[in-house]
Amino acid sequence: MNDMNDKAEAVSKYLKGIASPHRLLLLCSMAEGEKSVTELMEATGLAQSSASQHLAKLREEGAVSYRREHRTLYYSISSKITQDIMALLYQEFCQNKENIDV
Amino acid sequence: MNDMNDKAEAVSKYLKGIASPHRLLLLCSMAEGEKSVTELMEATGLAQSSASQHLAKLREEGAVSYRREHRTLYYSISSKITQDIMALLYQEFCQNKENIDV
DNA sequence: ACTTGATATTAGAAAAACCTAATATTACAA
DNA sequence: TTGTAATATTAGGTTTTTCTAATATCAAGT
Repeated sequence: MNDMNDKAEAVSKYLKGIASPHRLLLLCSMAEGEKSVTELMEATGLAQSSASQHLAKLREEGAVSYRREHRTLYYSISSKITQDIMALLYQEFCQNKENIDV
Repeated sequence: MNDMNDKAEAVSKYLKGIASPHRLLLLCSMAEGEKSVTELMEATGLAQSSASQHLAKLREEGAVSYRREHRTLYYSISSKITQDIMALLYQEFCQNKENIDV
C-alpha cells in the first residue's frame, strides 16, 4: 500500500515545483499568453540565470512548455492541472476579498 | 505594483504549507473525515513529534482546524481552497490514468 | 495534589531550495 | 568563420525544511 507514498511523493514534487513566489509570478505572467524569457524577466524582475533556472524547474514538472522562434523561446502553461490550480489560487488570493482594504 | 509580489508570497507560503509528502498524506487521510492525531499517526506512519509539527504547519496556513474531545484532538480540513485543490490533485494523480498498470 | 494519556514545543543536525556570478550553448547574421 | 543576442548550465554559499530526540503542556481520572 505504499502506492500512496509514491503518489504523495509525486504530488509533492509537482506542488513544490510550482510553490515559489518567483515561479508563481512567472506562471501568472504566462497565464496572459505565451511569453519570451526576456519578457518574463521584465515582468517579474528576475535575473537571467534565476529566471532560466525557475523555468527549467517548471519544465521538469511538465507545468510549462516552450516553442522556439529564431533565437527566442516562448514559454506557456502547458498542463491542465496547472491552469486549474492557478485559476483556483487566483480566485482565492486575488479576488473575492470580503472587504477591500481602502 | 509589488502588490503582486505580496500575493505571490502569500500563495507560495500556502502552497508550501501543503506541499510535503507527509502533509499530503495527512490531508488525504483527513479527506475521509475528521481524525485524531493518533489515528493520523497510524494512517501515515509518522512519528508523534513529526505528525504534530506537520499539523501545526497546516494549522498556520489555515488548511486544517481541530476540535477537542477530552484529551483527544480531532483534525479536519477546514478551508474550501484546500478541499478544492485536494480534489483536483486526486483527479490528476490518483485516477484518470490513461492506462492502468497491471 | 499526583499520574497518565494525548499532543505540543524546542533544539540541533542533515538535506533541500535558492540566489548570484561565471561560463557554456545555440541560432542566426555579417 | 566570427560575432552576438538569447537562453541554459554549473558552482558556491546562504537560507529554509525536515527529521529525531528530548522535554513540556494540558485535561482527565484517582
